[in-house]
Amino acid sequence: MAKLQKSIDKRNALIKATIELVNNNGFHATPMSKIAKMANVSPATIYLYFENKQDLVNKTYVEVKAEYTKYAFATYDETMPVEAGFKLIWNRIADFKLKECENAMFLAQCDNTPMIDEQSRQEGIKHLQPLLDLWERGRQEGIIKPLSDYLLYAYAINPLSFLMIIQKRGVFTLDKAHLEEAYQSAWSSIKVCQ
Amino acid sequence: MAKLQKSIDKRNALIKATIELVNNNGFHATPMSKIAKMANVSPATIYLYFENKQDLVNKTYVEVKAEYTKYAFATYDETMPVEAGFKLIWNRIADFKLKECENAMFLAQCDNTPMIDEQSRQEGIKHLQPLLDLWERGRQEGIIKPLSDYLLYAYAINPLSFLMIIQKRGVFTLDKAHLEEAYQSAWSSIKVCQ
DNA sequence: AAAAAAAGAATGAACATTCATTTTTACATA
DNA sequence: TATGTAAAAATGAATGTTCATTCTTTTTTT
Repeated sequence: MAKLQKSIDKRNALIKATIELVNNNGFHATPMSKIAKMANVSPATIYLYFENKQDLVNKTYVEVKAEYTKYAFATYDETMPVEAGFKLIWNRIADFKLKECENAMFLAQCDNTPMIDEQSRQEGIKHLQPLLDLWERGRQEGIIKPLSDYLLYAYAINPLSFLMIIQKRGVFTLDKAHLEEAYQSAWSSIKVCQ
Repeated sequence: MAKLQKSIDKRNALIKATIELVNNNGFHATPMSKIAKMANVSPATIYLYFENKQDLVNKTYVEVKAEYTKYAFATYDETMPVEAGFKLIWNRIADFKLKECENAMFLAQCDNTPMIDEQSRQEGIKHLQPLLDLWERGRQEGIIKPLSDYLLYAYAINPLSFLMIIQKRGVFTLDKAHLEEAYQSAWSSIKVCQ
């Protein structure tokens, strides 16, 4: 137990260091040596936990993505009405992006670059199913516009990533008041007007 | 004249190669030697046109961004009604992202990573002013929701970047029919409901 | 005391950049 | 128009560094 515990701590430290360094410097400017230093570990130790640099980044991505979706759906259950369910999930996602800003930034960077292997990318998408199911239900009930999942995601969810990134750059603050407005925009863009 | 012409061709070839290689492999996996090869040029020649790799990427970003905004506003004039103006600009942006997909992908990658110097990023933002002015007019006329420019951009424009990226990955096609739907979502999310 | 984990130094490859040389251009002169 | 030549442009090879990864040794665990 103690031994395993210790290993997991090191592994977590490595993943955390990877996220922080890649966020601030980009993949191309984060050498393994820096990751090791930040995690208080020898460079050689990284290779006890990960095959190589690419594997480290892939695994980091998949794990952070899993955390993200777990958080997003934690309080949702599929018997909720569509609008309430969407609002709940949307706000959980917004919460995550605000509170776990580093993690969310890392995901955004991975999602917009060829940093990650295609396979890991696919892996990361899987966890999103509950949201897609909710949308399907919403379309069937005539509450949500009959758009493809991609369009719905583009207009309802993805804008949060943009807002988080520019917030991180310091020109804009995404506070609670903004969030309510943002939610209204998100919902307006996908709901059926009555 | 002939001499200058030749130089500009080389420079353009270098910028084009940079875009293509960074799009496909990411900054971290595009060595100067590959850029040179793709541009049919010696590695040393790059340094006649750009200070170093970072300068090459910065300049590429700023130039592509300028092209993008030039295209976006080419047929717009500020006497148009707000809604028509927005629709026009939105469609020009969509056009650009479809037709100049490589360029748009490159911008998206730069906008979501620390690849680019902050200074070049600022430089790139400047050109967006006509859209911000249009929004201000729209807010004053009570046509556009009283949201900050950042929120408006997040919901009305940025989703196109997301759609373009996943289209490039081959799971989704952003055709003319989708575009009309996307425009409706964009407009719904920022217009004042009457 | 054997096995596992970790460390730091070593290795070799890849790379950005520079250097020494060659090629091309622009243009003056015949 | 042809030719010589100085400047500019371009090149391929060389340089020195950085970095991912591996090797050997040490430390920790059981």
